[in-house]
Parts: sequence; C-alpha cells; structure tokens
Amino acid sequence: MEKRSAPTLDTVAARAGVGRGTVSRVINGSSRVSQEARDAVNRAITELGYVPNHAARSLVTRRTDVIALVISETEDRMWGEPYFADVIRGITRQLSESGLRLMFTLASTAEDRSRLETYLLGKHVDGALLISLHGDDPLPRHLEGSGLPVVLCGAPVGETDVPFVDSDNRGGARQAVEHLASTGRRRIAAITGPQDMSVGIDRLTGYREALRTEGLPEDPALMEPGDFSEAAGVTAMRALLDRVPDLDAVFAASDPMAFGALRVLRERGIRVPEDVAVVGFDDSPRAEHSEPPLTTVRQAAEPMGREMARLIQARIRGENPDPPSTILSTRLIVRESS
Amino acid sequence: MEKRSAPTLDTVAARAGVGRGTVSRVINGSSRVSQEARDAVNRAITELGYVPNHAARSLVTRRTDVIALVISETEDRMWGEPYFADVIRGITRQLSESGLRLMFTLASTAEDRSRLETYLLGKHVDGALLISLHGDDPLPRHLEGSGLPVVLCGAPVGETDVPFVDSDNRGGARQAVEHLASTGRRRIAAITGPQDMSVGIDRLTGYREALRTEGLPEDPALMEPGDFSEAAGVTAMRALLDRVPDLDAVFAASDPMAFGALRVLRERGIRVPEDVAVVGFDDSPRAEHSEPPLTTVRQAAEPMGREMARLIQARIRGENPDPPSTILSTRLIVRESS
DNA sequence: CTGAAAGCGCTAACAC
DNA sequence: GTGTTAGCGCTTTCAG
Repeated sequence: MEKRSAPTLDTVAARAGVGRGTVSRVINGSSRVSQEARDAVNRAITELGYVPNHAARSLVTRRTDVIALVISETEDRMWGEPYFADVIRGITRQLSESGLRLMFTLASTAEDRSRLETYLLGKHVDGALLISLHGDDPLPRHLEGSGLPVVLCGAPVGETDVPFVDSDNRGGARQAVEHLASTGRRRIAAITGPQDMSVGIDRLTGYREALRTEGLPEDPALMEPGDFSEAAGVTAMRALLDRVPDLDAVFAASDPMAFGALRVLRERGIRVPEDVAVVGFDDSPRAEHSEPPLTTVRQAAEPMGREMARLIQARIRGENPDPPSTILSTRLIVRESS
Repeated sequence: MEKRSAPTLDTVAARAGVGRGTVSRVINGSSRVSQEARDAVNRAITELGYVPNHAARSLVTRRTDVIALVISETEDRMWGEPYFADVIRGITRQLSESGLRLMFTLASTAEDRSRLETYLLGKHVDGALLISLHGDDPLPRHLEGSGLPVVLCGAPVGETDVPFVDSDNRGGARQAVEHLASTGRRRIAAITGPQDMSVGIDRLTGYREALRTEGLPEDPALMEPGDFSEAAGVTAMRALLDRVPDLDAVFAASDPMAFGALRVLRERGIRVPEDVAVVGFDDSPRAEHSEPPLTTVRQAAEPMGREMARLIQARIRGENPDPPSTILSTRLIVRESS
C-alpha cells in the first residue's frame, strides 16, 4: 500500500536486490557492472516505472541539462522574420538529438532582463544561447565572467571573446548590390538596418563595398535607415523617392523592409523591376509569392541554429579552449518576373 | 581565498550573523522575521551575490517553477500559422509576470514523444500546456493520471476531463459562411481541415450549420479536405473547380489554404471576389496584404495563451477542483476590395 | 565488481 | 522570532 510516492533509487535497489550505488551505475551507463546486476536493475526499473529525479541529480552533479535560449528582440520582429524561426528550429533539432532541454526566454522589458540575468547566474542552466544582441550588450560578458558558457547568434558589436555564429552579411549584401549593378542599375538606394547591431552594420558595409567595386559613387541621399520592419520600409522608401525620384534600384537590408518598399512603389505606380529593381535580405516564403517575386539574399538560418547548439555543447563539455566563431555563407536567390 | 564556489545559505547566514533557517525565511518572504534580521540578511545576500540553488530547493519543495509547453505539430505549420506564435506570446507574457519559466518542446517524431512523456512523468515540471493535439491522443490522460496538471489548447477529440482553452471555431465558421451567403453566394465550397482535430471538425460543423440556416443544400461535391497548409489549399481548389466550375464562393478552414485557393483562382483567371468570393480562417497579416485583401475569421490567440497560463497556474496551486474550460469568441474581419 | 556512507543546498518541523 | 535538525534523491568516493 506504500505506492503513494514515486519510486526512488532505493526502491529500485531493493526490488533488484542490489545496492543503491549499483543502480546509479547502471542508470549512468557505467561499464563496471555485472551483466546480471544490470539486467536485474533494468527489470526493476521498468516494473516500477522508475524515473530519475532531475533535481536530486543536478544537486550533486551540478549540471542541469538545460540550455537557455535568450531572444533580445521585440516579439514582432521575432515572429515576423522567418529567420528566427529557422534558427530556433536548428537549435531544437540539434539539441533534442542530445537529450538536452531548451528553456525559452524573451528578454524584451528591462524587468525581464534583470530577472533573466539573476536566473542565468543562478546556475540553473548549463549554457546560454543569445540571439539578436543590441548595441554593446554587457550580458554575454557578465555570463561568461561568471563561468557560464555562452554562444551568440550574430556577431557582437564590441570586442568580445564570446564565440558566435553569424551569416556572411557583408558578402551577401555585396552580392545583392553587385547583382543590381550587373543589370545596369546606377542609382542604387539602400534601406539600411539598425546600426547598433552587427547585422545592420555589416549589410551596410557590404552595400558600400559593392558600390566601390562597381565604380558607383556613394550618395548619402540614397541611404535611409530602418529598423528591419515593414513599416520602416514604407517610410524609408517614401523618403528616398522624395529625395531621388529617379533612383533605379533599392537594396533593403531585410525582407520586411523590402515588402514595405514594394508597397510604396506600387502605390506610386512605379513598375518593379522595370523602373526600380528591389532586392531584399533574409529570404522568406513571402518573397516568392509576392507580386512581383522578390530577389533576396538567403541565409542558412537553420544550420546556424544547429551550429550554435553544437558549439554550446562542446563548450559545456569543456572542449574548445579557444572557441571558434563560425560565419556561414549566404546565397542570392534571383527571382526575375517572367 | 575560499571564494571558489558560489555562496550558499550557510555563507549568507554566517555573514549576516543569523541561522540558516532565518535566511531561508527571508528569502521566501515569511513574515515571522524581525526587521533587523531581515536587513542583515538582505545586505549579506547582495554583498555575496547570493543566488538560491534551484535544484536544492526543488528537491525539497517538489516544485520546479517550470511549465512545459508541448507542441504536437509539424514545424512548418507551427511557424507558418501566426496563430501559434500569438498563443505562445500570450503564454510567455502571462507566465513571466509570475516568474515561472517555460520549457519549450516540439513533439514531432515518435521518439520525441516517448522521450517527452518520460520527461514529463519525471516530475521535472509543475504542469504542461499541450497545443494542437491530434486524434484521441492519450498523452493528456497519461499526464493527468500521474497527477501532473495539464491544460490543452484546442478541445480534445475524445471525452476528457482535462481543461482546455479554445476558440469558437464553429461560430466563426458559421459567421464566415453566413457572410458569404448574405452577399448572394449560393454555391459555397469548403476546403476543410483535418478531421482528427476538433478545430477541423468544428469549422466544418459551422459551415454545415450555416448552410442549413441559409437554406442552402449540402453538397459533397463542394467539400474538399485539406491539412491547413497552403499546398493543400492549392490541391483542393483545383479539385473543387474541376468538379463544380460554377461555384461562387470558398470557405477555407485556414488562412494558408485560402492563400492556396487564391493562387489557383488567379492562375485560372477567375476574378476574386467578382466571380468567386473567398473567406479564410485564422487571420494573418498576409491576409490584408494579399491581392485582393482576404476576408477572414480572427481568433483571439494571444488571450488564449494568457488564459492557458492562468489556468495552469491555478491548477498548480491546487485551486479549481472542477476546472472550467474556456472558449473565446472569434470575429469576422471583412476586407472587401475597394 | 559492489555495498555503505558522505554529502550536494535547501526547506520545514521542531524546540528554544 | 530564531537556531537546530532531519531529510529530499542522487552521485561518488571508499572500503571490501
């Protein structure tokens, strides 16, 4: 009648007729156990439906088998850009193969962030994956300083030793702009991303480099900042057209901004791509369904996620004394209206 | 020099010149502590940068402050339909206000599901939120049977006592179809959802009810099954048009299916809404940007998430002897092309 | 190879 | 009010 509470190691040990230590060894796959004992233990475990208690284990091992995923981004952007979804999918896939659990954390408000730091510092997770850092965020340094392994998604802005995974944003942007130039465009505008994130900075750099390569002048009037959102794309496109009515191409540093730009162009009766060609970044399904289909730069977002997961695991295992950062290449997806 | 390991309760107690029990009381907000002691303890805590050890606490309290979010859905659908994102946002918002953590779990493969059940049964979480159950899934019953509080998103198909939160899918579908009828449509086709989920069943039921109300005949040739995906919408729309070339309206049980239908209609040069009117379900931003804008049924997805979070917390606290399920109403968003 | 014993850091019940 | 104590379930020496 004493089946009230869940079975523990002792219950199993008693049932299998061995000591508690042996059961523990079997569970943790130690080789120093006789086949006989092993079988008895396994039988007892299934009969009893025994499940190890994580808290107890982690109290002594000091490991939790949990990785925190921290997204420092507005929810709009996080759900609006498929990039995040892809990265997360890559992470979950890779992690689930190793039996690690993912703790999901949005750090939007300041309160969130403070609570989060306390939490992460509390050693409740074995490592942290930080996505989409803004500015020179001290969080990764704090965490690393306290000994928590961290891997970033997107290069940090300041100097850091924290390993990161990123896309070749500069190369992608350059490719996109060179493509525009190769089709004869001369007045290529740029709707740029936030300059407090490397992703924004790098894409602008790529744009500039391509202009130089192509022998085109760099014209401030052709550059307009945005925050990656569709609304920003609309605003920026209007400003650009007002300033330079005869521009013949637009490089938008994100897909949503490209869609915003398309909308404005359509409103004004400007033909795409005849009058103005548009190229986006961070390819989404929407890009090929749009009218006209949008040429974009595609990132290997899911592989980025997998790579992050791989890196954090290696770091947790204590490998990687000198953790390598990874930069995955991007690819231009050309979609010409037929 | 003994600052190697993180400070514990004892460290704090020593520093504050009190006993360990007192420190624990302060941390857990017990009122039976003198102001003097409380201050000393708090000072020691900040000076030491003390952070409670979760594992140790949960070993004795048997609570983890973690809620599992289980999504039994393909990743395509999960990221493709904004519905999920909205629900998750609602959950995270509500939960973070209570300091609970969310453990994110995708249960796509069979292996995932088995590992998951073991995990959840292992009492590593205080409760579970299950989203998008298929068929008569035994998981919620297993979990409830083992004493783990569960709240579902979407009514389960079989009989259960497990509380759930759902949208008024039937009412929404009825509203949509009645709207079509009110604009004079007589041959209203339906692209239905999976009939192993209540969401699919209910939307079909609503369609049928509306037909009856409007005095329209129920014609099997006008119904075509789909799995909510855009591809399914394409296939279904083609089949419908082949069978009933003169249909004058389509009710699609999901937005992606509606977009698929729109695509086929456009391909065939059929004017929307002049020749055929289309209504979708589960309103997405894409609906208003599409050409023409799509009339859809909007669910209160984020409130659903919040409600789920509220319910599970109540259940964990042991309230709700008879847990009430909630059904939130839907709203028809009419977007007529101007 | 295996049992016994010593904690991991914390809460809660119990005395003072 | 506050210190003390007894575990929570597990891993890990340490003997045998």
